[in-house]
Amino acid sequence: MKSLADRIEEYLRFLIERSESKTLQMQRTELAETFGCVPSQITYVLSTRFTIEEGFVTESRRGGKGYIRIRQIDSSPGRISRGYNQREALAAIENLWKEGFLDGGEVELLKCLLNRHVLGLAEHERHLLRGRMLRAVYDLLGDNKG
Amino acid sequence: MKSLADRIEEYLRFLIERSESKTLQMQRTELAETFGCVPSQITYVLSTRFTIEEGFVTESRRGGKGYIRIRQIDSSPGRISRGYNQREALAAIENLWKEGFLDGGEVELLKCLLNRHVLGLAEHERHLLRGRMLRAVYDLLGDNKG
DNA sequence: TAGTGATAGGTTAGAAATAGTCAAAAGGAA
DNA sequence: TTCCTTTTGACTATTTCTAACCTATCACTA
Repeated sequence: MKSLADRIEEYLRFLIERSESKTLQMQRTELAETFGCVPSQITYVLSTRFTIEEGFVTESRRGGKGYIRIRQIDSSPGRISRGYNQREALAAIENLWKEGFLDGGEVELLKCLLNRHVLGLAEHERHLLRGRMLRAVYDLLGDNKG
Repeated sequence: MKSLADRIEEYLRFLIERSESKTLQMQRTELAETFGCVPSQITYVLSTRFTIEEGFVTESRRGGKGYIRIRQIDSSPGRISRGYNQREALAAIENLWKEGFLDGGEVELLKCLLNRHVLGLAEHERHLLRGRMLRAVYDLLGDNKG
């Protein structure tokens, strides 16, 4: 049995998916009435399900003609990196290990995940994916330090 | 003489086996009532019988409409598995951590690599990729044990 | 322009509904 | 006995949902 929040999320995701611009704008009160709940329930769903981590940005305006708007953000980074082949990726990982940013277990893990058979895909896509993965690792290590 | 835990395990395995998706979702309290035991007994069965070594991944949610979910992971390489969404993948990782197969650093690493924005791709492809990545992790952990 | 009322959405606290944790008691096999 | 597994229950954590109150914006009028 799905919770009300789950059903509202499902409904909104459907509408966004269907829309050309991956954007949805509506009135909070109206939506609440559709689901027979209190308006703050909508706020709750937005704040727990349509977060930046989930890939959504929400905006709103109060007062007459007020609205809530949900936008699914494009996750493609603007910048194009040229990607990494397996050998280059492993070398990068080795380096991080030598410099003490990764321990043995983490290196093992990364090596196996960056493997061409695990990643699959066509060569070019796979190289780009490795680039995104390595960037995420660098970002993670950077966060932990800062 | 079978213990209660054994009987609960048997029952759950039967239901999972019977289900198309090899997945079972139910409420802990309800199941406990079915067997006339305390809810924590269910937790006990899950943590001792439906482990990753046994080929299962469990997830749960507390609160209203909460649930426990058990998924039998597909171990046959030939067959196409349905993949993992981000939430499922993170739950699987959490489990590996709880069971001591991964340490904190490795979990952080995996969490960031399994993120939808890092993986990119179209949804279906991304889910399948997570499946391959998780399988590689399981294989790696299995090798280390064996 | 300033003021005012209507019409939105925002915030927060707390109750209710679940599941998780942990340690002690109970059982059972060697 | 001794050691390991099972079972229980009290306590904790999380999630959902509502209700009451707070704030921003608009439309209109003086």
